[in-house]
Amino acid sequence: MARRSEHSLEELKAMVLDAAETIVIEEGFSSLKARRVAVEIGYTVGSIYMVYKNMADLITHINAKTLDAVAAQLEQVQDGDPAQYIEAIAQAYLVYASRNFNRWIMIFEYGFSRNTDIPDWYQEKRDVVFDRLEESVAQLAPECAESDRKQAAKALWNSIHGICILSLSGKTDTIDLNESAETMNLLIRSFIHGWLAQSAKATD
Amino acid sequence: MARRSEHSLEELKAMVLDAAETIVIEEGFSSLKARRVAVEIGYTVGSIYMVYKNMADLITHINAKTLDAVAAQLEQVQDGDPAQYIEAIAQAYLVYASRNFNRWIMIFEYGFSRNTDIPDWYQEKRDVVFDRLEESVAQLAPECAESDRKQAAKALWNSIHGICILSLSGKTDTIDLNESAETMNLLIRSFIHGWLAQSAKATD
DNA sequence: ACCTGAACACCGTTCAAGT
DNA sequence: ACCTGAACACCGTTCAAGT
Repeated sequence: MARRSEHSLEELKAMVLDAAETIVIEEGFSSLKARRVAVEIGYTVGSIYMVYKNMADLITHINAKTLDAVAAQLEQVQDGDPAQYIEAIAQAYLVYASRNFNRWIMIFEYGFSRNTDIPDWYQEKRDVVFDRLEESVAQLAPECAESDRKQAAKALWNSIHGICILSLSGKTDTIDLNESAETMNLLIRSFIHGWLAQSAKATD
Repeated sequence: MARRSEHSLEELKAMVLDAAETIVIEEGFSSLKARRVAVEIGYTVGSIYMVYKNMADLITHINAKTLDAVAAQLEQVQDGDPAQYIEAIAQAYLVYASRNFNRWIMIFEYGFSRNTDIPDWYQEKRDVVFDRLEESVAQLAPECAESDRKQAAKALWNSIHGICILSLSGKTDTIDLNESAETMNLLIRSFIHGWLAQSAKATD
């Protein structure tokens, strides 16, 4: 045994990531185990630690791919009227989260209470989506000061996320995606309407 | 050994719950282990399974106490003008979550992807807070149909929760509670303003 | 240099055996 | 009847040893 060199380290790294991703997608985060990944790629446990520092490192890379997938999904949304664009972004996020629940929820299942080593390159991926939203908020209220605009975008994004996470994490058979989508639209329309009215009043 | 009877089973159950709660509060969910709880109360591991079915059962009971604590906190908010009351509820929730982060976040760290056996009595505790909010939304728009009101309350509560969870789960040293509180107020004021304006238009 | 596989220190859970 | 403690089946991680 040993010394097989059937695959380069880079290939091995990709194989580990792919196998791990598949396990998460099909069975959820709680089924992701080092030995299981090893079996799936035809190697032994130790090999995983040749290409990833530890399971936390592997998990971070899985989540990074998910963030990229989310960003890619949201970039397909047609630009246009900013209010409609924001609605479409939120709907696309909701649809992605519901169709890829196991991958998506893992981002939050893992990262919530750990403060340990969230790498910068990972944090930047999280910001990509937010930046797009902020641009649209800027188009919505061009007169608005940057700090106010940032705060509005934050309130909006966090709210969108809250609706996704609470709508989708109930009992699986109770989830009504149409209802969640309507709740999402109500939130966005009401918020934008109210925010524009209030910021207009403030600049009088 | 064995056969000590220093404590009744009920006492033991309370001791296990208290010890477990303390560990979670002081060190977080990831430090909660069966053997650790046993050491803390001066028993051996096996004893825990005399009073709780398994760790999941114990965790559910810890989370139930947290939900009660949240509800108790929110009940201290002074009733009055519905819009102000909703703002105050949200602020109280944010403050509780930030001051009791380890307990609070555990509710979501544990329960997100598991569909297994969420008992009814637990689900009811989750609804208590929401019902209070819905009442205030009803006072805000007495003419409004119940289904619309329910949806508005849902959009609002999920948004409030989204702001809490994303504001508080970043890097611990980066969290600015004042900023989060302002974001929360912006969300609530804008939403209520916009929602009332739109539902007024709809009933014309 | 690459990979193994056995070892280590942990987990949750069970249950025959003691008092 | 109450409680133990040893056992079991798992974890993640490491590393001397093989090729």
